[in-house]
Amino acid sequence: MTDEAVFPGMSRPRVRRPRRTIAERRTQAERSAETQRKLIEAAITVLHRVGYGATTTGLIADEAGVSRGAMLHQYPTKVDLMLAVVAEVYERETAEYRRRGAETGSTRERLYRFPDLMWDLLTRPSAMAVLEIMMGSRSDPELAKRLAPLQRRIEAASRATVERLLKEGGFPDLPEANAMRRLFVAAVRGLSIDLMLLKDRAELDDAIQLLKRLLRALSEGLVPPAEETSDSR
Amino acid sequence: MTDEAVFPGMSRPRVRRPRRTIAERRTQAERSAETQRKLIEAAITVLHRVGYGATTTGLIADEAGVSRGAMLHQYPTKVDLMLAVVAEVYERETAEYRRRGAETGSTRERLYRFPDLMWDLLTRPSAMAVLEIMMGSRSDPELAKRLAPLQRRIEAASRATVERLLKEGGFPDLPEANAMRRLFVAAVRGLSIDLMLLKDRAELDDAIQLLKRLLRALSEGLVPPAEETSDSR
DNA sequence: ATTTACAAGCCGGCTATCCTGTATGTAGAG
DNA sequence: CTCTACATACAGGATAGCCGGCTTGTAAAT
Repeated sequence: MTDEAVFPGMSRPRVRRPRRTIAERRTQAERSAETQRKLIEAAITVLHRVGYGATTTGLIADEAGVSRGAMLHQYPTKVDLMLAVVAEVYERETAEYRRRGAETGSTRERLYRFPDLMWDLLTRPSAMAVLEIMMGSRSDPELAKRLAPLQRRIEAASRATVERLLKEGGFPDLPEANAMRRLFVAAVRGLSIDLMLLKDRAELDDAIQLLKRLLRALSEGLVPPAEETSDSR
Repeated sequence: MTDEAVFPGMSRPRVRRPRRTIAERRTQAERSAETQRKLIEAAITVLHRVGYGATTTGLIADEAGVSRGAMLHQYPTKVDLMLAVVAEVYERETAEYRRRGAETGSTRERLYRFPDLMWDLLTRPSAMAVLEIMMGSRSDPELAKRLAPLQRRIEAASRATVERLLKEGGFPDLPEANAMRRLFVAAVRGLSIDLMLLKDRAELDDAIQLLKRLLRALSEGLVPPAEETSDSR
């Protein structure tokens, strides 16, 4: 009987356990990546399901099938995990935009597919998760502070993509290009919120179709400019 | 931890008791109404500022300058208060719609003012508060259950208003009337979220102007129907 | 190549804090 | 005097982050 029994943890002589050789050995980097991947996926799922406020670290860990300890090792705080989610989703969406944007057809055709593309991307749980995080940043100063630069980068990238799309296509350099982008993203986002709340996709698809028609008419110069400034607000 | 400068009102100073004025005697109905009014107003403010998840009964009571006991007396549970907020906002918005909808001009002119009207209404803290409550209902079964009927009534009223507006105006009975309503409400809601997050109103006003132009073009038949069903998704 | 020292991943209990709703007491209206 | 509006203390429950200890990977020393 050593002193260890009486004063646990007092003097630990660094006991080495015989290591068991398991068939499948993974490198530490692999293990970390796997855990992180599972956690980010779970975070997206939970954020989409219950919203930011009700998203607890415990829920995420359970959803991921990962112990709380493991999670806390990879992401010391909740904010760290949330930022990782935003960064990861941004990566994925950027890749998808590139892939499908440069896919086929003329610039005009690609422009016309824009609403569909956005609809596809923004209705995904990952997009809703990011929206939830942004809304949630209102109540968490730390999250807001660290999210801001990321948010700016995403916004700038989005703007650049649309401007390039329009410029390359030789469209009449719409001075309203930016307003258009904002409006269309807002519309699709609003519809995706409806989708999340109402779960009735059919009716919303009609709205997307209408949005496509509006985009086409706008890019073809069929929409006359504003008239008098009749008290815009 | 909390940054009071950036997020005012986040850390509440715990003690705030209203002065009792003896001189002025009010009836009990008046006292109740006053307390309820203050609480609903405070709830809207807090919901708008920090979102549903971070909205606690304590924050609301402090914001209202009312003791927690008084609040619990008027609204026994948080859900009760949330529902009162939704009902109250619905009342107000309905009144405003009626007032300004039936204001002046032809049906066409009133239709053209529709985006401005929605923009005015939906950017208010009260509208964001209701949105927050609806989003929050995902994580609170009790709230969801009791909110559902109210939600249906609001949706039906909104639909009826637009349909009446179009019908009275003798517009070509657009089969897309409902899609249009959905799309426009979604667009304005998306923009109002942007406004809440970015706080840059100018750029968003451009988007609203564009939305008005699109509505006008659509109602004047300048927007051609969809062409081939080129893989709508 | 084996051993050995250490770092990285991981586990689950613990605590301080906060939040909601209840219980109980007090003042004012009717 | 009775009931309503209000105030305060408290209980029960949940959550975020911490910590001691254990397991597995990695690489330097032998």
